[in-house]
Amino acid sequence: MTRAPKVVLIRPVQPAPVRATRCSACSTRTICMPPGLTVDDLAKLDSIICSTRSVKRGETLYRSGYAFQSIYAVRAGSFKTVVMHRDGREHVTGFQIAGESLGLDGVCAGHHNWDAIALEDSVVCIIPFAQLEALCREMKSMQHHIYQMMSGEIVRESSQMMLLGTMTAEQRVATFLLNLSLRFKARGFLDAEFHLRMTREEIGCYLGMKLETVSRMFSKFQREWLVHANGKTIRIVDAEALARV
Amino acid sequence: MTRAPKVVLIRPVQPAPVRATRCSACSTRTICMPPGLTVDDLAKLDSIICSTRSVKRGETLYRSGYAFQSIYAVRAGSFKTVVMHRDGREHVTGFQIAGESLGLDGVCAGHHNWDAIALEDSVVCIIPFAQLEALCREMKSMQHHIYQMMSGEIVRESSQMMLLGTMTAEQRVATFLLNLSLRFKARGFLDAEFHLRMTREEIGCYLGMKLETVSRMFSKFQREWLVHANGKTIRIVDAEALARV
DNA sequence: CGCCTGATTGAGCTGCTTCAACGGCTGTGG
DNA sequence: CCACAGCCGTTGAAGCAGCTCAATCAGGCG
Repeated sequence: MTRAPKVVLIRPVQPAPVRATRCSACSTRTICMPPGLTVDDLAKLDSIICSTRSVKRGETLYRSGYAFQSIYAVRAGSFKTVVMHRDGREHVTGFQIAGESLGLDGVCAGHHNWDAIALEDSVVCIIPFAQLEALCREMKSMQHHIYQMMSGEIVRESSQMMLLGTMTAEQRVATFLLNLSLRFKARGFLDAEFHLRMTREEIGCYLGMKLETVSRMFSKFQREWLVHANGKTIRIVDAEALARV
Repeated sequence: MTRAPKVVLIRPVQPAPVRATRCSACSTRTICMPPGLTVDDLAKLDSIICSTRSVKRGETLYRSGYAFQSIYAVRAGSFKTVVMHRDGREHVTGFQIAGESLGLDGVCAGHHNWDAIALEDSVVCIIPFAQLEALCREMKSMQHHIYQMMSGEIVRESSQMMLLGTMTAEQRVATFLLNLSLRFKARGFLDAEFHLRMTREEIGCYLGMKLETVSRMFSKFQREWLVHANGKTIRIVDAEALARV
């Protein structure tokens, strides 16, 4: 958990392997991009999103303080985003799975405010923000889509604030599992059984509780036949009851 | 605290008194709008922001479920934004003072997700979002400004998540007071002495604690000569010590 | 095989909540 | 003008949800 102290505020994005790709041929386009794009629109998209980047498990996609140039779409794998206070306090602000976006925290100040760390070997599409902005000025649907993405992030964060501010540990864990389940479902994965890529400690750090409490809640749900948890493999047995917790 | 249950999801924005105004002549323009606007830019702005609205203390500017049409800039007064869970749980997601924005939560789904309630008699500028989007397509500086505003909201919310997830009650209240102080200062008000427009209960609801705990922390800070609190009037006596809490 | 990380479970502690009482301020109506 | 109701804030006492500390175990990897 210890890391070199943050001293340099603005650093260039570290060099990384890139690889040609095409949005027009991407199967997760329907998730990242606005619907109803014309062939013309797709060509424009392809012209700005021309590279991907692989990030190995535990490595950072970007760190707080790095100069902001691009946003990212998770193409495969998953990430956590972590804010860090000067006193060393850490908080996980979110987990991102395939089809979700990363990096919007950087627009505001021109440098990133969080660390984004891969939970498993992952691949992201790199979307240069300046070029995306230019594209938005000529493509109304794309413009609106970006506003919606950012607003969606704001709304998601506000529900997380409500979770942190008003729910018991039991309710937080239940909400977390149901939310993950929904997101897996939306991306065509199984919603009743899935594999957690994060540790109990990371879950706790996201939900504002200690890892022991997370573990106890998992055990409790198991005793009550709501969830079957075997290490990182989770099977949701009774989603309705879980939602009523 | 009781309210009529929310049944209709999409309702038109309620009729409201409007009044002609001009961004070009507004003293808080430097806070709401990007810097370096030309006379031409200002004329364009004036053409879309042509009305204000007064909201009396306790009244809502908009409610969760209302159709989203505009964002708002607080011109005078202050607001709280409240998310409500189906089970009646309420959480204050933020307080907005003069020069700050409201309503970005609506872009995502086309209807608002929160209630925005005036803490005192207040006035907002109404900025029709569709027209703003159009303006952004031709004005690069404005486009970037809106992205920055939204990203800033995302970053702010993430610090609030960290606060809720990792800090003790004492640290939360200290952080809250220092944050308010900074915002007042940025707007040209006194930063060492100010008047809280919200009740202890609303503060508690924002900080994820009970009103009694908020009150106890105020008393504690007073005993320790960090803050002088007389009802809603707050004087910050030792800001450095408060930051070290 | 042995080491290390991550997960589980128990026992005791504590910070915040709950419940309750009370005092001050404000607005209202006689 | 005063009396009174209702809200807001403060403070105390007791309870409990989640934390801390600690021991144990399982799985992965060199």
